[in-house]
Amino acid sequence: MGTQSGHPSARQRLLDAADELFYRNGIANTGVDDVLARAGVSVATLYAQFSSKDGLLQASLLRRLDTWQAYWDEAIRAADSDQERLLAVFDALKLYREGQHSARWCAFLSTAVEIYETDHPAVDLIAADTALLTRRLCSLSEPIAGAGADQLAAAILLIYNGTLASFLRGSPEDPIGQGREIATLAASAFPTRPGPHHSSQVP
Amino acid sequence: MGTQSGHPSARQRLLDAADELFYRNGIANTGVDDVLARAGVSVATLYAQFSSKDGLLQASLLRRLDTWQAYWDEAIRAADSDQERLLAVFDALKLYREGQHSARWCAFLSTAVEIYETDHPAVDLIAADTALLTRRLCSLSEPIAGAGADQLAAAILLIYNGTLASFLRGSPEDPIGQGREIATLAASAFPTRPGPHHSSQVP
DNA sequence: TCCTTGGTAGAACGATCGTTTTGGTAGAAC
DNA sequence: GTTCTACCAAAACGATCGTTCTACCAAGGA
Repeated sequence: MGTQSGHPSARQRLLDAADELFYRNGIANTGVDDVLARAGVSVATLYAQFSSKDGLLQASLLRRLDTWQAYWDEAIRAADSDQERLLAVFDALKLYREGQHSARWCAFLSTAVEIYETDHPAVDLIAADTALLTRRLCSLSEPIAGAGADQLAAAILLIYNGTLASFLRGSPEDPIGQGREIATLAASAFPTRPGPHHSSQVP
Repeated sequence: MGTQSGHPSARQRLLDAADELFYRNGIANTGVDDVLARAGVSVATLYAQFSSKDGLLQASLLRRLDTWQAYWDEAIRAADSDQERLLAVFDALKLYREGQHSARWCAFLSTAVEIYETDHPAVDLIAADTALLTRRLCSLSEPIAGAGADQLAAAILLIYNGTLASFLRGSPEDPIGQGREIATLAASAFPTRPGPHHSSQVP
């Protein structure tokens, strides 16, 4: 299974092309031929790797979820206080966008716009992204807000959603810096919980 | 020109149907036939009223912009302090959604997802919505934050975007109440500007 | 050498899309 | 009574969509 060849495999290029086109121009507006042209891959290869266009979308979202989680892991690890760990979600977003990853705003929310109340497998991945956010933010809020952790996590999630949507709107400027500032304000509104409770493990 | 007949005209029903389908299931995923079926209108009538599907979308967004502005006007009028007037954008959103207006999250941001870097006339309406928000929030922030009005307005806009995107994500719960609380916190972080400067006119 | 793997090019499929056209109907205006 | 307006039903248009199929090619391992 030597998939790490000199240049990216057809599968990788298909995922890259899907990443770039689906979440920038819309999924329904992106034809299979557009993906093929950008990836430089033939039709038969696409349907050999993925069973359908929806399968490609599903694989693309799955890869993005993994990648995003890894970035978030790293940002949490780099933080050096409870508050910094909670705010690390904004640092992770910054690093993610600085990477080569094409991201207009958010792949999952973008997909959620086009797929709604269907049995599409992508809805599970959107839910998984939201579950990851909720679970981690609650866990990271606990050392700060204690019993009010759920409330603080909800506030951070809304601000995080606002950062993403601000990229989509194009306003205000610097949504990450702006969001991080507001999140800092929200975190400081909760009573600081002192104590040696230092959960270093990533939730 | 007796358009105010007993039951809504075909044009109104087309706009209502477009409102309900475009921003819930996506524009590209909504066929013209779907709109026609829901409106109970024939194809010929649609193309007599609007030149194309894009024309219908344009008209729908224009109506939404007007309606939304009227709701916001009313909410600002009902507020009785500078801070309440700034936060009235959340009250307006609450009233708008409580009305019969179908709204999954935001028609303009939803359209922005599907239409990007094109010469589609809808992009101007999306920009108009953002311009309205920016202009008003800056104006309403001025009595509170003075020279820092632009900063406060940017924060409120990000939180407002977060409220909308939270509806799309389905989390956190009660995005309007949550957003309003965070916005209150952001407003109180600015030095209160006392003084008789009471601009009662809507910007 | 043979055969599998992973790929390409290109035509063709049925379905669906936005749009146009044809022909007809009910009611108000003059 | 005729004309005009607003509307409907249904067929048809070319284009594009996602998907499948046929045929061929190059490299690697046994």
